[in-house]
Amino acid sequence: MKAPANSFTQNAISCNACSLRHLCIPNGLNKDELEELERSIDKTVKIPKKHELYKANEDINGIYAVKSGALKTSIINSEGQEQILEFHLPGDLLGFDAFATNTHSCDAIALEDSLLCKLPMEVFENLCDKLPGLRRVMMQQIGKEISHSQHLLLSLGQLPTEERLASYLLQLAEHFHARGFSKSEYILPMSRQDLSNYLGMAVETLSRIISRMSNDKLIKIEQRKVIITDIVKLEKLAHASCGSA
Amino acid sequence: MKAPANSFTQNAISCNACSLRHLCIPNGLNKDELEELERSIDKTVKIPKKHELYKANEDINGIYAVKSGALKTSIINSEGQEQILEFHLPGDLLGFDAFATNTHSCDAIALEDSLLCKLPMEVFENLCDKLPGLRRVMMQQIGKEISHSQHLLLSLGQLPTEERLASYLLQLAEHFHARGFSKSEYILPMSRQDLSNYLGMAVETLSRIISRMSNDKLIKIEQRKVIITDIVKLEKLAHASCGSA
DNA sequence: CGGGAAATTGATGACTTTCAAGGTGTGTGG
DNA sequence: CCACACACCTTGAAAGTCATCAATTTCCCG
Repeated sequence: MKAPANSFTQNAISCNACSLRHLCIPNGLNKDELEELERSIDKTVKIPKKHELYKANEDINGIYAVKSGALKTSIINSEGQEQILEFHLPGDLLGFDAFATNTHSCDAIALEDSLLCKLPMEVFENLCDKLPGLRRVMMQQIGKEISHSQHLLLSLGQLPTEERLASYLLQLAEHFHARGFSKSEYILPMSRQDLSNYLGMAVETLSRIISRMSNDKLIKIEQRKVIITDIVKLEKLAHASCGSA
Repeated sequence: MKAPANSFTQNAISCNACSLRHLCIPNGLNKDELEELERSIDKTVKIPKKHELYKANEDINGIYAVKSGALKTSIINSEGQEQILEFHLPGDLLGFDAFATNTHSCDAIALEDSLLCKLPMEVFENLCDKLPGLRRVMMQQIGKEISHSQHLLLSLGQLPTEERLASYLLQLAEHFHARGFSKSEYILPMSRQDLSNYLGMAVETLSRIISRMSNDKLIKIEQRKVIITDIVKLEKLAHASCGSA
C-alpha cells in the first residue's frame, strides 16, 4: 500500500523545519525555550474525519496545534442542537477552552483526517513555570479566542445572513493570505452544513446566498473552492447595514 | 442636598462586612490573603448612569467588582452596530476581557448609577504572584466568561426569539436566587432596548414576546419587575425546539 | 406639570425557514 | 473500471418568523 498524497501520514519533523513554525507556539519562544519545548511534544496525533479530539466535560489532556486537516469546536445543548464555535485550521492552537477550569467546555471534532502536535498538560504546566514565552503565547491565544467569540456574537446578533457570510469569506481569505496563500482563492475547510451552522442559518439559506453572490459575480465557487472575484463589492456587502452612502 | 435612598452614596465597608463577599474575590482567599487584598482595594469607584467604566482599546486599569447598580459590556463595529456581550450585576467581576492582552476588547457602560470596588492592575499583578487564591479566582472568572459567550452563541445562532427570552429570564431568576433573593421575582436591570440587543432581536419583537408570555400567564411583568408565575411552562418553552414530547 | 424617552401595539412586508424534489459528487464493492 | 448507494448540495414553493414603520400610550425626569 503506497502512501496517499495528502499529509495524513507525513512523518514528524522538527519545529524548526515546520512550515507552521511562525504561527505556532515556537513563535513566542527563544532558541533554548524551543529546544525544551521540542523534547516534550508528541507530533503524531492523528484524528480521522468525524472523530473527536476531545469532548465537553472531559478533563484537559493537553493542548494541540493543527498541522494538517481541520477541526471544529462546538457546544450542544440538551435538545441536541449544535452551535459551532470556531473552525481550527493548520497553524491554529486548540484546547484552550479548558484552560481556566481544566475541563473542556466544548467538543472538538475533525472535519477531515487531521494531524496534530500535542503538548501534554503536565508538560505544559511545567514549561509554563519555566518559559515566559510560553505564558505569553497562552495569553495571546486566550485573547484571540475571546475576541473571536465577541465578533461572532456581533455577527449572529446584529447582521443579516448575507453580511455574515460575506464577512466570514473575507475573514477566511485574510486567514489564508496571512499564511502565505492567495488572498483571493482558497478551499473551504468545512461542509455547507457546518458553515451554515456556524453562521446561524439554514443550509438552504446559505446555499441560496452563495448562488446569489456567484450570480452577482462577487465570487466564483465550485464545490469547496472559493475565488473572490470582486473584493470591493464583497467588502461593501460585509459592512453595509445602514443607509446608502 | 440630602443623600438619596439608594446605595450610590453608601460608604465603603470592609470586605468582611460586605454582603457580596462570598460572590466576590474574597471567596477564593484565606484570612491573610484577604487582609492583603483589602489594603489594596479602592472601594469608592462611582459610575453614573450611561457613563463608561472603560472603553475598547484602552489599556487595562484594574479589575472591578460591582457593588450596586448594573453595567453592560458591548462591542461596536465600524457601522456603529452594537452587540451587548454581558450584563454585570452586583457581585459580578468586570475587566477580565483585557486580561490576555492588557487592552480592553469591549466597552463597559453603567446602566444605572453604579458603585464598584477597584483592584488596580499593578496591585493585581503583584498579588497574583503572592496569592494562589487570587489566581484561582481569576481563572474561574475567565472560565465563566468563556462559558457565557458560548451559551449566548448557541442561543443567538440556534434558538428562536421566544426561547432566547425564556431561557434568559430563567437564567436571571437563577442568578438572583443564588444571591439570596426570590427565585421567581426580580427587577430587570436593563432597558427593553438593551435586553433586545443582547438577545439579538428588535425591541418590538421583545415587547410582543413579553406581552404574549404575560397573556399566557407564564410571567407577570410591570415595567422592570418580573414575576415568574409558571416556571414549568417557562422551562418547557426555553427548551422546546424539537417535536411534541 | 410638561416634554421627551421608553415601551407597547398594529399593519405590512421582507427575510428566512421548512418541506420537498432533484441534481451532483464521492466512495465502495462488484 | 463501472455502477450503485449515499451523502451533500442546490433549487423551488409555501409558510412562518421577525423587522420595520407608524401611531399611541406610558413612564420618567426635570
